[in-house]
Amino acid sequence: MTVPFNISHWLDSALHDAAGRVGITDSAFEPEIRVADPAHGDYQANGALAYAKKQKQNPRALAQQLVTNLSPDLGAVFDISLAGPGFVNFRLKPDALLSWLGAFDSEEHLRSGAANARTGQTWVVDYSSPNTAKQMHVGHLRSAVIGEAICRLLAFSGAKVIRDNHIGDWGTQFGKLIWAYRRHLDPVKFAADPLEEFERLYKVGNAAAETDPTALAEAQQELVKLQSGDPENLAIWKKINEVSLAAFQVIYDQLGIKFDVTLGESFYNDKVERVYRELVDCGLAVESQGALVVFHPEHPRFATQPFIIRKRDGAANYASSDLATALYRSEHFHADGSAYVIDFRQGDHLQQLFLTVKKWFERTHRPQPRLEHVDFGTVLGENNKPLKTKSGDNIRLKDLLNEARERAFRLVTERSADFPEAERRAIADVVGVASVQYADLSQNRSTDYVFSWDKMISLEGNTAAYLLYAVARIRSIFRKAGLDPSSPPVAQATSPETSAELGLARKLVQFADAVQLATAQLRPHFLCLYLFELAGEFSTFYAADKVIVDDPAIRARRLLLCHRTLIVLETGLHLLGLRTLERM
RNA sequence: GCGAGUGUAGCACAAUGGAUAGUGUAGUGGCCUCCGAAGCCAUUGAUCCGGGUUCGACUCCCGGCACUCGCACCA
Repeated sequence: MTVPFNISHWLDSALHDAAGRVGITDSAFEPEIRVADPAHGDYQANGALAYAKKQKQNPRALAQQLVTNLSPDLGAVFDISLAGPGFVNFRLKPDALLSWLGAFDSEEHLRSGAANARTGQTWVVDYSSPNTAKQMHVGHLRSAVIGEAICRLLAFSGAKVIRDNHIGDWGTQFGKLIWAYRRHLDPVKFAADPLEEFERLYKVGNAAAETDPTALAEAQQELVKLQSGDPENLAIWKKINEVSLAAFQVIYDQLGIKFDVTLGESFYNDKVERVYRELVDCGLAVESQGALVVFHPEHPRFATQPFIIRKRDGAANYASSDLATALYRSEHFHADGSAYVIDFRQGDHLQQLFLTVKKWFERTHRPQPRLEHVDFGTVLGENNKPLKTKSGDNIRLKDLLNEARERAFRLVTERSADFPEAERRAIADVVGVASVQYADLSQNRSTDYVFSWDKMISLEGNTAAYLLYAVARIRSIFRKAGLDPSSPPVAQATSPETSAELGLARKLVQFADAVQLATAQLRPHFLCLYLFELAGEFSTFYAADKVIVDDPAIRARRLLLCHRTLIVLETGLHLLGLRTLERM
């Protein structure tokens, strides 16, 4: 008996075949394969209901016909039953579960089932994208964490992924910053923490420009000098960016992020003229109140709400550079698509951008890229307002991660006092950062969420620690039994029997569905939910059935379950961007 | 004003139009002589309001209410 990796896909085509045999040839029939409530089965096909309705047939009779016309090999794999008005339920037989578990024994094999619509395509993922001269703060967390998970999911399903950090390294703020740098630099502070000093200077420059017209004029002069290539100002600007990127990298290292390219606004500085020209030439851009703008007459709002692509003073803005970026990705990377992992508040801007690119590329006969706004909500404090420090400042990402690691260290020390301190530190670094990542990834990105130290680091419930703990327990079993988890002795394994074994085996088989759902919608929380449920099934199994027993067949089949749980959990956690542990 | 998003137990979150709306936390009651109790088992508790479509609605449509956000040159 062979059971394919992706059982939903298999059932989908089997139902289509059966439909063909009963004379349904139109595309209106859709099997609607779903992972089922365990009370009903492992998978269900709901499609008979909708189709029978359309054709004014009896749904239950149609479902029965489909079942009788299913390929006979399905009968060897599933217990198939009809229920209610026409649900078809499929429950995997224990032998089929064993066959699946036997076949898919490595991350590489798990990957084989992850193909989807984006397989083989090139995708640019635009994420993190902080402004230089400022520290990253909590507002930058989601883009970085979600963006990285999305990159990994896309790569896992066979897409070529280009990770692009579209930093804000050019703009009017540099006039004020350079102004302040020339007059108020504190060399001692600069030596201690250069980025911190730049951030202070930025505030000094801003405040001066607001209150002192002379300072404002001088700052504008500094900006003009920078833009016209003044060597001194260019050197200062370069220094600012170097310092900033070095500080960002410290954060990225902790989050497991490594960009392929860092192409910020300055990179597109000399590429916007062409955009203006093309957009004017193809009749999209018009002058309005002195600025160059794009209207979309067919759109209820954007008919009158302009997309400003060049300011009245002739300077570029983020719309200009975003347009130049879209062109560059198309021409240079030959990207089939771009995913913009950006705050939901920029929804209007991105809609206007996408509409403009669509028309622009249409009129210039370029291939149409798929542009997706992977939006996300705000991180709120417990007062349901955007998360801030007590003094009202943004919480720095650096401080947030340090705090997470500190809290994790206290907990590790409490639970595993006998571990050497260096190991407790190393464990806490993984647990602390993973907790932050998982807290973010485990909920639907589209909504705001409330940040709570206690819930995140409590290490109980649906947290990273629960998942890491399951991994550590499995590794511990192998360690105690003196076995190598990379080559478990499972040749004699028999089919799962106890309810805990069956529950765990069934959950393992559903990995393909979880990855598929998360990747199709670019929503990592579907994978988190699955991994949490898998870890739950494992914990139930662990409490109910002892693995290291004398009976060789029972022992082998339980080791098989442990090993497969281990590879699925680790593969899934790594897909989310988290690190895993031997023990904790 | 126009537009977008969100309203699910005390709190925080799930639910790709499907079957009895799931989970965590907090509460209550159990489980360590037994591979790690950061765990397991049991239990209390919810779809903003009013219509509609559907065999079936948290989900789709219409009308309210509440909150958040965006709307001419900051990104």
